Amino acid sequence: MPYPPGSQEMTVNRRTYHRASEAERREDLILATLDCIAEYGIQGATVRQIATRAGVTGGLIRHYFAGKDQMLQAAYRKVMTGMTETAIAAAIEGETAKARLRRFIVANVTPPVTDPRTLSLWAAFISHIQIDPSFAAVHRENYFAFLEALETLLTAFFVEQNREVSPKECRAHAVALNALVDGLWLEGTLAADMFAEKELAENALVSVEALLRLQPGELSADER
Amino acid sequence: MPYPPGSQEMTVNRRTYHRASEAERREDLILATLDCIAEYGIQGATVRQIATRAGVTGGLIRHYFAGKDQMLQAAYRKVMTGMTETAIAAAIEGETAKARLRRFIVANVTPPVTDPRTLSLWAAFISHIQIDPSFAAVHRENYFAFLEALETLLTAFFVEQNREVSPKECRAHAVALNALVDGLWLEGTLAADMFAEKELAENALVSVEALLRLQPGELSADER
DNA sequence: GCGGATATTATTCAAGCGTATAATAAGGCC
DNA sequence: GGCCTTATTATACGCTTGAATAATATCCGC
Repeated sequence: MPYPPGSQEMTVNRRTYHRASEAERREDLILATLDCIAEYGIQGATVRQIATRAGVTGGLIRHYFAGKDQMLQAAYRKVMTGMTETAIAAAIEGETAKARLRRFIVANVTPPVTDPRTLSLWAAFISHIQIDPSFAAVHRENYFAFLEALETLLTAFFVEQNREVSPKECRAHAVALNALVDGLWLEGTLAADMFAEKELAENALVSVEALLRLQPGELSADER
Repeated sequence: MPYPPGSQEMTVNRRTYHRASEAERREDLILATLDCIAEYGIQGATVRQIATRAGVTGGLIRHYFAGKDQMLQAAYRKVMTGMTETAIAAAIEGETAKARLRRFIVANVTPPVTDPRTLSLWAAFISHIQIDPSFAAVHRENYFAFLEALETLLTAFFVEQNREVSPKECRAHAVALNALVDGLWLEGTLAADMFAEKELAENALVSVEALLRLQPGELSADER
C-alpha cells in the first residue's frame, strides 16, 4: 500500500504495550531470565533473549535493574527461596515432629524440587559464586536457612522421642542430613531414569533412619 | 632506531614461538580453559582469554579443536576424571577393604577434591548438561564410574566382615553413600569456614558408619 | 477529557565474540 | 645446511553483546 504524500514525516510504527506495575514487571523479567538460563545456559541468557521472552524490548531491563548482573542476582534469590520454601511448606503440614521431618526429607527428593530445570539453574548460579561475591552471599543465606530448618525439625523430633541429644550432635546430624538430601537430590535429578518411582524417597528415609540410629522402619514404614 | 630506506616492505614483527607437540599443546589449552572458567565463569572463558592464558594466539585453538565447544567438552572430561581418580587412587593404598573404604570416603571430603575451583568448574559443566546432550554423556560416564567404584569397595568390605548383603541392598547403600559424600563435598567446599580442620571427614566417617549400621567407632576411630 | 509524568520502545554505539583466511617462523629430514 | 611441511601468528569479517540515548505511547490525577 503506497504511503500518502508527506509520508516521510509519518511516525514510525511502534508496538502497542501495556504499562505494568513495577512488581509484576520485575517478576516477569526475573521469570524470563530463569527461562533463558535454563534453556540456553547462562551464556544464552542475553538481555535481548530475556526481553523477548518477557514480551518487552531490551532497553526496559535497565529501567528496572541497574544492570544485567543485578537482575541475575535477583533471579538467583528467586530460585533458592523457591526451593527452600517448597520443602518447608511440605513439612509444616505434618502433625507430629516425626511426620514433619519425614515430609521435609521426602519433599526434597520429589518433584517439583527434583526437576532438571531447577538443578540447571542452581548449578549455573553456584558456578558464579566464586566469580561474584554477591552471589556467595545469596548462597550463604539460603544454606543457613535450610540448615536451620533442618536443625529445628531435628531438635523437635528428638524431644518428641524423649531422646537427649546435645546441640553439637544435633548440628552434626543436620549437616549430615543436609548432605544426604542434597546428594540424593543431585543423583535423582541428574539420573532420574535410573530410579523407580518412589525408590529415592524410600532410600532417603531408610538412610535418615540409619543416620539418626533409629529402628529400621521407624521413619520409612508407610504410615498414612 | 630509524627504519632503513625501503622499510615499508619490511616484514611485520611476529612473536617468536615454540612448536609444541600435539599432546602438550592440547593439554595446555585445556588447562587454560579450566583456569578461565574458574576465574571468570563460563561467560568469561572466551577464545581470546583462553589463548592468552595458554600463551598462544586465538587462532591456534581451531587448529587443535573443531571449535570452542569441543574444547569445553574435553575440559569437562578432564575435570571429572581428575576428581574420580584422585579418590580411587587414595583408596587403593589401603590394606584392608575397610581401610580402602575409609580412605575413599575421606579423600572425597578433603583437599584437593574439596576445592572451590574444582567445585566452580563442576557446577559450570553441570549447568550445561541440560543444554548440550554431549555434556550429559560425560556426566553419566563419570557418575557410573564413581558409583561402581563405591559398590566394589562396599562389596569387598561386606565380604571382609562376613556379612551377607544382597546386591540390591549393596547398590542402595552405594547410592546413599554417594549422596552423602557429594553433599558433604558441596557443604565443605561452599562453606569451608564453617567447619574445623577434620570436622567434615569425621562427620563423613561417623555418617557412613551409621548408614551401614556399623558399631560407632568401627570406621571413625583413628587407627593409624 | 486533558496534561503531565513516566514506562516503554526504537535506535545507536563501541566493544567483544567465534570463526575464517593468508602470511610466516620453526624444526625435522635428507 | 637448505627445503618442505605445518604449527603458529596476524588480521579481517560478520554478528552479538550490554549499555546509552532520544522519541513516544500509556495512564493517573484532576
